[in-house]
Amino acid sequence: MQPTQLIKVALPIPLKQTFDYQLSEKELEKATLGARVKVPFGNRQLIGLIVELSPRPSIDITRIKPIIELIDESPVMPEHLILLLRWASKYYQASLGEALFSALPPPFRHGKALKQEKYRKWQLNTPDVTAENLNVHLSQIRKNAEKQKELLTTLSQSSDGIYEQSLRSMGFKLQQLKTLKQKKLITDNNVIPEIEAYKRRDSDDSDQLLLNDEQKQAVQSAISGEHCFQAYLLKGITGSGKTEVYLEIIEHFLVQGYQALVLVPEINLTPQTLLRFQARLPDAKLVVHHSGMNNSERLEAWHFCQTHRASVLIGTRSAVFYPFKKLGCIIIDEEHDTSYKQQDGFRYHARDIAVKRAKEHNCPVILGSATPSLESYINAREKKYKLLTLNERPGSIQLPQVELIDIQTRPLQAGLARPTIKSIESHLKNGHQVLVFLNRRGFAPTLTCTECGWIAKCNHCDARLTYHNKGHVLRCHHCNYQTSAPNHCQDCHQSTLKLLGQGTQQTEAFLEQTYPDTPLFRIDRDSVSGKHQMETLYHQILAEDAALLVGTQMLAKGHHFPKVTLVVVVAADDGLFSADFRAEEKFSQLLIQVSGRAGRAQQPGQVIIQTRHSHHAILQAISRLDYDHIATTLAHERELMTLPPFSAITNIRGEGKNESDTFTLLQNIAEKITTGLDTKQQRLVGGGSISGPLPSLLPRKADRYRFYLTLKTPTKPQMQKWLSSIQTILADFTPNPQIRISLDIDPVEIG
DNA sequence: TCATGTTAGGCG
DNA sequence: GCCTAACATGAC
Ligand SMILES: [Zn+2]
Ligand SMILES: [Zn+2]
Repeated sequence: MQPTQLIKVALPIPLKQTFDYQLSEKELEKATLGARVKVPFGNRQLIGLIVELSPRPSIDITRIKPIIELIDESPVMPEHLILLLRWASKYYQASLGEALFSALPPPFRHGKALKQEKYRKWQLNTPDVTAENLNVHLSQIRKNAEKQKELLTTLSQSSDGIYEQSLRSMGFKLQQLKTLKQKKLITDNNVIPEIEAYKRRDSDDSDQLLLNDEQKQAVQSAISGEHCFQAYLLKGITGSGKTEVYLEIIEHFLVQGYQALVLVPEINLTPQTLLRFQARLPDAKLVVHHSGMNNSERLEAWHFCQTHRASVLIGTRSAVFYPFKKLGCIIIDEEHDTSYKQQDGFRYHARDIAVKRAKEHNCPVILGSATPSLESYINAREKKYKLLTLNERPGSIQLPQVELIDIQTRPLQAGLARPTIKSIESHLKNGHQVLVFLNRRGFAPTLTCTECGWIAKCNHCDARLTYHNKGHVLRCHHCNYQTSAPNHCQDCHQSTLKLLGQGTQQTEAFLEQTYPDTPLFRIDRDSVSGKHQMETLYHQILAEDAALLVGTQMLAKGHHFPKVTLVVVVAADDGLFSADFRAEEKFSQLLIQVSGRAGRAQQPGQVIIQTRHSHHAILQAISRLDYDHIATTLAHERELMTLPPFSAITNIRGEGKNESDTFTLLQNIAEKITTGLDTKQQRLVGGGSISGPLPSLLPRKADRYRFYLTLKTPTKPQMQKWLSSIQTILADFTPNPQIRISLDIDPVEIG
């Protein structure tokens, strides 16, 4: 047996290793890296991906089985992506196969063949059939087969054939094509379309003029290093025109025949965003990737990028693993957004992957935010990233004026202070819109007993049940537990039940009552579920003048409402104090972002933040919209406590049905890791430390108890060394299959 | 003795 | 992850 007939295959199972298989002579000719194979594995059959050709066998050659089938003759994933995912799976301690298959569009996981019909082109069977002798052949067709004649005539008018898709959209049927093929009048073949060269718009000069000096400078800087790697942090307050900078940079690369990858948080991927991109780049083929897409849409988007039929991809987290033929630049909008970190399975951080990817492609990567993550902030400070700053708001638009209103002592009416109400009133009177943010709890009221203090809790989680008007039910949003709401207290059996968190309900009712003629829109997940509903609502709001918009802070992130001049944050303090060391950073980012919603148009905006801690340094800085101060202060604190980005951490999570078993298992793991940390290793990992086990933020979820250990090293490379040395310890540690152990490298959330 | 439950190891 | 061989337990 020739060693050249072997391949290494990655399989979609949680094992880090790859497996060897052999190919037949015939398969060997067609096999390529990144093609799928169906293989025998134990007593089942799996779809795998070829990740190495003619490798050195890693087991005795006689034990290597032949594959069952070679599915693809051309790769479904290019080599550079395989390499990127190989690196990522190693960094995040995940299985290569699982990482590869989670990046691929779902239909590829099931061995579905590549659909080539999309690119099937039909033409006259030249030289036998030509436009000149067409009449001879037409007369051979049955008299009543008008469609066939029409089809033949249509094809004769095209010099290089017509795609089957176009023919079908003209009303021709597959059967007609087949009949003509049988008569040897026409032929078909697969032709991947040529890329159409991108044409710069005629008005390109005027676009440059529309940019202010800062923007021009940012663009210039980002494209100066053209085809070498450089990360840029584009720091610009809301409304400073980051998007224009992105678009200008993208166009620069499109003109040169390159593709661009744009990552956005799910919530920001709205039709308005897409329209804006398409309007600025009218000749560019733009494709989208998000979680709401179906299989065929995903497949098509993947294909378009892989074949360079699309030049711009705008997508959420997983778009970072799309294939590109000629990637010119990567943009990450709202780079601080924690939704870039995958929270289960293959726990990668799309922002970090994007930077790595840019390095591999020798291209620039632009991280944009009004409120950068401390990680990127420090990278810029240490000159690892180039800092590009936008301070001005173009068109002399003023910054919103932010006011803190202390509600610790002030009398409140339905949660609103007097001055707040006055402001709302005056903005409405001027025909402007007011955005009122309530905290999450207000939209998830809990049932409680006023007599004994009993609170309706989930039987399966350490969480309160939330009341839903629809169906009069209590629901847990950590598991799928649901029960009809009781009329009596489960503890003292009195009928003294009340909905807590109703303060916000009161706020809404109060606003409705006080301004009966002003339309009030409620924007929350209960009343606005699908993306489509949100769009309808958005356009309704655009059509109104004075209006009240009531919603959670999160939901306001995506859309920009141009008529809003006042933003009210009813109870800001939620999330300021938490066990999570990133709480303050996230809190500031959210509030500053939310403040940016006020008055982007002609009107200067006003922001009112109601708080019980108006003297807190962070809130003071927020009121000055001084994120630099916050970032500097927080960075200093993190440095003192050697927390990221001044160290690297990894969480080892454990979850199991038995509380003490789960705890003990983690304790044993910690012990074993500590014993393994001899002096030699200590030096290797720069004095790594381990702490815990601690209960997770949600200690019990769906009847499983959750704890975590935290590993800490001074740097990420040291963490990588440590992790690879303890992975054997971890692998051996499965004395209890009821307890699941998982690793979270560079976590952004605890629990 | 059979029948069922539990666990470590291999899968190429 | 899942399958199975090997071993353990237990009822008759
Ligand atoms: Zn629950
Ligand atoms: Zn009670």
